Amino acid sequence: MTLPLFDHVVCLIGKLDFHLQDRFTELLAPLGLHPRQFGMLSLLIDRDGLAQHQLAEPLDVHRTVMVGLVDDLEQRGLVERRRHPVDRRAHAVHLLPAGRELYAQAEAVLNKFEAELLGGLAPDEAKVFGELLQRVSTAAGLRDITHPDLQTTTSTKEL
Amino acid sequence: MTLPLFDHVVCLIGKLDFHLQDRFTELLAPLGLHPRQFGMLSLLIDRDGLAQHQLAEPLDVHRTVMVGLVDDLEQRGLVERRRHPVDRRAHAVHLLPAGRELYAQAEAVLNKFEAELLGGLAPDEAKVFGELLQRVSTAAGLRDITHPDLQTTTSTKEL
DNA sequence: TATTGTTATACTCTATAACTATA
DNA sequence: TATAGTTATAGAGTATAACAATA
Repeated sequence: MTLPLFDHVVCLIGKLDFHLQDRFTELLAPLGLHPRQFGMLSLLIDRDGLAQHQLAEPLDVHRTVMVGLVDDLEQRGLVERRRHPVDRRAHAVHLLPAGRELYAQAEAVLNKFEAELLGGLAPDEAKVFGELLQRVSTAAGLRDITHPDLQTTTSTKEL
Repeated sequence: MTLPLFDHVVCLIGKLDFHLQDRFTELLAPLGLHPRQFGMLSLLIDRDGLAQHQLAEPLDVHRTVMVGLVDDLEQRGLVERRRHPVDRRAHAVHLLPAGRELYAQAEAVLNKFEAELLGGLAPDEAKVFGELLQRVSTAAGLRDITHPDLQTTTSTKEL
């Protein structure tokens, strides 16, 4: 009794993602975080001091939007803008201790959410699911989802 | 070298869907269709004469938005509003021949797109991928993605 | 000449409320 | 009293252009 509409993987993913983002937004709200800000903190955890445009790109937001996202987190003492070591036009965004702490809380929330989501799958099925998603993402042209500065950079030029 | 951000299934699906919807929108544009209108035609192909609110729900749009979507397709001679057989408040939306024809074209475009997308997977992997997506969707509370009128209806009451 | 961050403006999209005709 | 469709209005979100500083 499945709707033919959802025989299409694209539609199925669309519907699922719509719901997931909705739910994720609700779960993050008590922490005062938007999903994009979670993504931002996550990027910084992995590589502190990225410039705003380096954060904007993987998050699929325009640089004009990034300004407000950073403003918000900075005013709350979660991140800090510092002088960029090699490009004086850019602002290096650095995590502050409160930011790391809040991220840990947010990630715990997300982990619990994902555990529920994948709870119906056997452990190896969940693993396969993740791997297939990765492979399809690559096939879709999502550049292997690697660091911006690991893609084209040769040395410290873009860092 | 994967970003930790995308170790999270929710983020991975979000990123993938963002790109997929973008691409799908581009592919449909030459046909003058928005993804939602494609979804609408798809629902009608399967069950002609649904009321506007029955189309709105599975497409995750508000009934005020549905008005414009139907208006557009009706003005182009793709669908038609008729009197609803059992509820005089409602409008039954019916496909016209041109609508069926355009849908066939759109579905061909989507099929090609999906073939490319899943081209890197072996046939059985693609099948598993679809099944896992379905199961996760169900776990996420997406009500098995069945027809609105097959969920709670007992007879012709809501038809 | 191009790019980073910033601001302001315009545009799109969506959510809300209100109305009518029905149920 | 509640619901289907419609409309109008307001709010959120986004895109565009322009600017100063720097590459």
